[in-house]
Amino acid sequence: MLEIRHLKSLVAISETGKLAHAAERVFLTQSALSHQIRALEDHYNITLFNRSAQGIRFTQGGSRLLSLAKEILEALEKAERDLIRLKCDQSGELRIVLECHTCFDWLTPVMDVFRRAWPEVEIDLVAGFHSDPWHLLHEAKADIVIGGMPERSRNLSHLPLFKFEIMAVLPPEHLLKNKLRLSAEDFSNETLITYPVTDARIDLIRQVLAPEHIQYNRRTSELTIAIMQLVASRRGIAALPSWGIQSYVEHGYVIAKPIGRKGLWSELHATGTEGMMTKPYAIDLVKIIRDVCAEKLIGIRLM
Amino acid sequence: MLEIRHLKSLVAISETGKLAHAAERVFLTQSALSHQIRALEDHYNITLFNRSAQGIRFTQGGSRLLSLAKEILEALEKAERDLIRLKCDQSGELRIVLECHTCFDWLTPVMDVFRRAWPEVEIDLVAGFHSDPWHLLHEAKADIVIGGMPERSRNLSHLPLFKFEIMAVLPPEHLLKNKLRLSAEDFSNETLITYPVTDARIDLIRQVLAPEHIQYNRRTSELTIAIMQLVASRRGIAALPSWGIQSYVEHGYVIAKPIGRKGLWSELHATGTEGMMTKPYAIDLVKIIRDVCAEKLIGIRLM
DNA sequence: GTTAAATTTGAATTTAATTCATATTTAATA
DNA sequence: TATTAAATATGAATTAAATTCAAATTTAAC
Repeated sequence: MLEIRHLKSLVAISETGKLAHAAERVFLTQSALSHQIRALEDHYNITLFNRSAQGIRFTQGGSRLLSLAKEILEALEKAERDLIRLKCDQSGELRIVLECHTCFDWLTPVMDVFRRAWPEVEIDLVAGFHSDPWHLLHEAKADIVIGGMPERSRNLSHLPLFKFEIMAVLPPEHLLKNKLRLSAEDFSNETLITYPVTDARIDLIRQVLAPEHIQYNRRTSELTIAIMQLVASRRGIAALPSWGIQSYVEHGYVIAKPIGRKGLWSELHATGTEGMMTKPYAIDLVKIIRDVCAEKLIGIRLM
Repeated sequence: MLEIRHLKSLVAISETGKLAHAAERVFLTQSALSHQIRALEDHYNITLFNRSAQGIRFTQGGSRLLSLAKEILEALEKAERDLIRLKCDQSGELRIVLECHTCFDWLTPVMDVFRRAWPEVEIDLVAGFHSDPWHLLHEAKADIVIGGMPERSRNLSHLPLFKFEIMAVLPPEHLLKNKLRLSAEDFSNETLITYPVTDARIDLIRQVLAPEHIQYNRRTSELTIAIMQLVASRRGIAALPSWGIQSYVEHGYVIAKPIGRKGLWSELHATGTEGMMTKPYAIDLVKIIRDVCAEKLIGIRLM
């Protein structure tokens, strides 16, 4: 009666705390998930969750099943990796470029997991900041780019990673500190601190400021930590992924606000040549990224 | 894609070696199992089994999935026991009677597992040989009888355990030693050594000898080991469960032959009052018996 | 009170698994 | 070397189960 599918749902529910988000993560409707967990409760004749308008909380019984789920899914993934390796005893090379340096936050644990799963594959980071990292793929200087979607896809294959919210980052005593959310006008005549890329690659500009013809100054830096220091010392405001600024916010170094009515959301993809993105270890890297990030980064949504 | 149901099938296949028997064990048709494992192979794009007219053998990949299955199913059962105990923190008493002493062979490991799962339940064996053990249930001197079906069910509830083959046991140099299988006539004028119960409770007599009006002598003993000694010393022949005589046969002490065209098969049930057989720990005992026996006793068929 | 954000519900639908009936394969038998 | 028997495979039909759809509730917050 209990099936793996239920266990995957349980993990998704625990990681999102919301039935609707969990449903999206396991590619179901929210209704389907509701039916699913109700069926589980009926089967075991025990309450697994406490529902509320704020979301869903695990009971003792639910937690027991959740720990089972984690145990089982881990064993399952290990076995599936073994099967893949039985099929094709591949070694290889995997040179990764990051479009933005914020991604370093989660890439280190990802690489740890990957190295354990694919000891024969040489995984490396291509150093330096690249304004158009996808060029490196064609020049055969890199194998996978992790970033947004390139403006043009020149024979490249994209695997979706996750959506995340871009938040405005302000110094703690900024004039706007009491606003719940920022609108386009709030950026008027402000200094925007960004990575050194074109306007079109900055979601805040392309999706929010440009359509409203907002006037602003721009200043760039390659490193997240440098951007945070500029913001903290009142040189301007930035817009960064919610998971990249979390520790700075927690320490009161800066404050963060959602942008616009529903927040400003962006996407991350893994991009490589067709040939590269069909290799089992490349597919597995993507899977590992998704798994690790789903677990470690709060507020993201897997795609 | 892979589901618990597939894992249960894998274990059943490994324990029976035959698709058709495995199918019966997981309550499916042979066809369904064939489709199921083919779907697995297609999904992982790897051969999991080598099929032949003798049965089905696991490949390396299949074995990897099988070990996953064992790991996962064990974790699952542990979790389900925990859920049951969360619901009802029951303690209780469980006095077991065996209809025939052969069952001691597997009851000891069963009780070990049970004691670990239900430490608060006092499990005991009711000593002695009882010609009608089901009486003890009504006299409240026992809680569960493990044996065949009683002639009349007086308000008792039966949970099926497994089918097993009853084999003729002969001394190694018996006249019939070269026959592949024994027929009713082969018992003519032989001395039959049995447990001390009525003719109706001895399957060989009821199903084979009585219908053919075969003449035979009968001698009884309460203990399996005593019966084996009588057979070995040429005092007669016996008919015992295949799993009960295995070690004697392996040591060349006696020899065993199937009885009749398709072999003589019997069934084992767990019987108790309705009230007892609905208690979670009684249901779990039955489950443990089935699991342990399926794993340890070769040649049985779960019901 | 009204809205908004969550979950629930039940019927309709879709999808997936299972059966049925038969074919195929292979080893042992005669 | 045909024949039988004992296994698994196959494909269409069927059945069962899960999922969606379209509301309906529920509950907290404004």
